[in-house]
Amino acid sequence: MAKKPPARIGRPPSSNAADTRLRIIAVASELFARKGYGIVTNKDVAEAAGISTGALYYYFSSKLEMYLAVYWTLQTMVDEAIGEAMRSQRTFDGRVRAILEVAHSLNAQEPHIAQFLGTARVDRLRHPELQEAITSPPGEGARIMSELIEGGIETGEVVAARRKQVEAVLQTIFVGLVDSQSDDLGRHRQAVDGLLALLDHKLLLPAKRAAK
Amino acid sequence: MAKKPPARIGRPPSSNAADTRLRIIAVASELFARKGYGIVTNKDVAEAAGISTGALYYYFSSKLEMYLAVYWTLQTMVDEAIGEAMRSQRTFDGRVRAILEVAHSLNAQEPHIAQFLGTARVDRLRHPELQEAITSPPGEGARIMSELIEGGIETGEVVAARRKQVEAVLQTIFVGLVDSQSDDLGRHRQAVDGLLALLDHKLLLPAKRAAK
Amino acid sequence: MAKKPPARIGRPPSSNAADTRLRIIAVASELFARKGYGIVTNKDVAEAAGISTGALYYYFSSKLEMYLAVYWTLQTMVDEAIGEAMRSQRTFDGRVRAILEVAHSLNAQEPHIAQFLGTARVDRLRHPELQEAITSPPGEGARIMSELIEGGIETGEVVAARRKQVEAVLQTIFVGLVDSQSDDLGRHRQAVDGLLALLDHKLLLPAKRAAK
Amino acid sequence: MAKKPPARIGRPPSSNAADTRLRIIAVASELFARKGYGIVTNKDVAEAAGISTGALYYYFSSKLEMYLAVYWTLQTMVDEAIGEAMRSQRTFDGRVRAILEVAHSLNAQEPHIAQFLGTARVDRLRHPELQEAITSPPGEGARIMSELIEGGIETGEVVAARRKQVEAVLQTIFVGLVDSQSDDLGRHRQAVDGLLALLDHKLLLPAKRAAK
DNA sequence: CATGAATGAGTCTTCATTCAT
DNA sequence: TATGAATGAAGACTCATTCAT
Repeated sequence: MAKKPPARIGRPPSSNAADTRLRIIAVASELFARKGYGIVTNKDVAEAAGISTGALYYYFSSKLEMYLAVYWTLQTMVDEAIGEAMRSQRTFDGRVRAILEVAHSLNAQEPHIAQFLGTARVDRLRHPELQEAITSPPGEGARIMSELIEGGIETGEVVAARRKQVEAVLQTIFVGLVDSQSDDLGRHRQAVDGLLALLDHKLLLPAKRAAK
Repeated sequence: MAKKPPARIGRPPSSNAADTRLRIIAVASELFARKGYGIVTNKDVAEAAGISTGALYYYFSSKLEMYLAVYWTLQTMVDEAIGEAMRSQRTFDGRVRAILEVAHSLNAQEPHIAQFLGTARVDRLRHPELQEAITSPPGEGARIMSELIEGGIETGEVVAARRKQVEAVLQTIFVGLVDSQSDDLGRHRQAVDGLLALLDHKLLLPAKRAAK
Repeated sequence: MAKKPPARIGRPPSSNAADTRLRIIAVASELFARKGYGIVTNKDVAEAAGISTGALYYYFSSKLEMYLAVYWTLQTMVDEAIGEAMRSQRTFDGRVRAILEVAHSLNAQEPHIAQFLGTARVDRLRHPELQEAITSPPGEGARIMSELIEGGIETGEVVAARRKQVEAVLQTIFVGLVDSQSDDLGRHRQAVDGLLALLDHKLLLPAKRAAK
Repeated sequence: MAKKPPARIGRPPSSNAADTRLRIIAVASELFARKGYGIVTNKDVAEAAGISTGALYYYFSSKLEMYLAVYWTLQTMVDEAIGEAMRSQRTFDGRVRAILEVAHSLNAQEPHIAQFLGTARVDRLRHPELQEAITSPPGEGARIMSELIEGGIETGEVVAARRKQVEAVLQTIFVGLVDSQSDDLGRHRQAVDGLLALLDHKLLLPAKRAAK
């Protein structure tokens, strides 16, 4: 009596635990993105995943754990995409443009990712449990930001004295993009194009003459 | 360890409806700003205002009504402040700068106003009841935005063809400021200064030379 | 300084305590008749009477007391009307007819009286407090019923052995009239006429022939 | 004095949904019969059924749904019993007698059924929610009534011109029986026997002579 | 692995009642 | 006399969580 049948080579039968876990994360990410942590119920997630609420507890020890699993999954994806965008360029200007583009194309491909991360920032502020669980959520984000700015100082695009200003402006822009534009792809494109034009000094022109 | 003495029932001495109503709105605005509509309980508000939950219903017919009272109070303040900032200037550039400054000084004086309006946008998406109740908030905001942009077109600062881009960028910036910087006045100042510098083409410089 | 101005002769100014009390009883009787003790709130009564809820407590020490005041007022009116109807006749048959007629005309003049007494019977069963407070609610009713039946025995219309049956039938009919017909005067008339015809053996005839 | 041990959470051993649902309906029907919709609380029902209030919502989506489940269960039983009684007879007289008998034996077997349906009529008037939810209850009742009367016209027992009177009298009697006698089986029997005697012209006799 | 049946704490809301004015 | 401002207990309902099966 073999204790365990020797694991078959190749893909295991489709409805195993790992698949179910992924399915839960997938549906949960959309629900959390749309509604936020507090409003989505376990029942919502379970129904969308085609299982019972009880079964959720086989995969996650609590609603919080489920949320965290979604959070890290998406945050990692985004961090990787942005990191890659950064590494593809050498100048601050190029990097910012690349990040804006990658933000847009992520938004086009998986609209709920940006929405989720947008609401996650809010949910963290609202639910102390989340705040505690997601320590240094900037974690990776902060690393990327500092790499971007230090690089800009090296290339002379960022004046060291304005470092803090640049950081605050970038944060403002990235957060603003996610929060105000990620639910409409067309508007998101306009915003990205506008920001690129702003960097090129083409978005706004000097006034023709003083108004009366 | 004196537990707070169980407040006597009946009308408390020297109480005044108008005062109490204002007190409720004041504490509720802070709580809603920090926690959002769904998470703040009537009990939270009542305790912060020093009354019982039942008494809330003497002033507002439901939690929703209470929220709306807070919403319109703050929204009106902000609309007025921004409208005034706009009317103080004639150029697009001047107006944007004035709005950024007024945003900062509002934030300095009443930190939770911006926070509240930021979370209100999220809460509207999450709670259909709020969505239904708040129909005109684009109302005033949209009016201001369109006045700003049309003015910019008249002065030649905004190219008509880029109207949508400008609008999207402004939205991004204003939302980003509220959402990402309004909880820290210092960072908020950095962001505003950075944005002003950006408008002056002083925030970012051309790269000295291509990085390796 | 006269302690009390000597009571003026004649009707006192219209809005004094006694008037208010009567007004409360009047509006309360209609509300209780339509909705029942449990559903009518003090606020309902106060608003209908044009005063505040607090003021009710000047006239009645509790909702229960107010209800009882209404109850005894109406019950007395009805008992007197029925008693008079009884005394106007000597035979059982005549008395029953007279009672049916007086029931109908009361219903025509003051529709909510019957409704109130109908719901009062139900409310007594539902609210132990009422049950306790209204001891022997048959009180007068039982006296009338026994007088009616004993009279019937004397005149030979009621066989003593069927005394209980007669009593149960009369109860059934009076309660049924109040409960099932008092909200529609036309139907109430039909029921009264039908019952009178039944007493005359005119309502129902023998079957022409056995149905197939 | 053992306080009942705080029931453990989680699924209790040997529990069965169908059983629990029936148990809830059984205890709820008695409570509603005695106290009415507005006064019976979920807690009352839950305690009587030996579960928590939350568990009620596993079976019924609201208190109203629970009430309706009870209502239709009992109403169906009664309609079937009365329909059967009707079909067992051909004459109007026979049918009325059969219905009176079946009413009595139902009352003997399940005393709270009649009480429930009696209070249901009142509750419908008092709670608009019930009124809306229960549209067809006249439905079956009205069908039976009209079948009874049309049959009586065919057999010649009911004069067509008195149709409305007959209907009103029958309603009065049936409602009166339920409302005034169903809480005491002995009195109920007296009433039924009295009504049967009334149909036989045996209940009341002519007066021997005019009273003084 | 998964469901089904349950708990209990917590939410919004209502209402009789109270008491300073 | 009357109002206005408040309490607090209770009610319907929701939901994360638990556990027998």
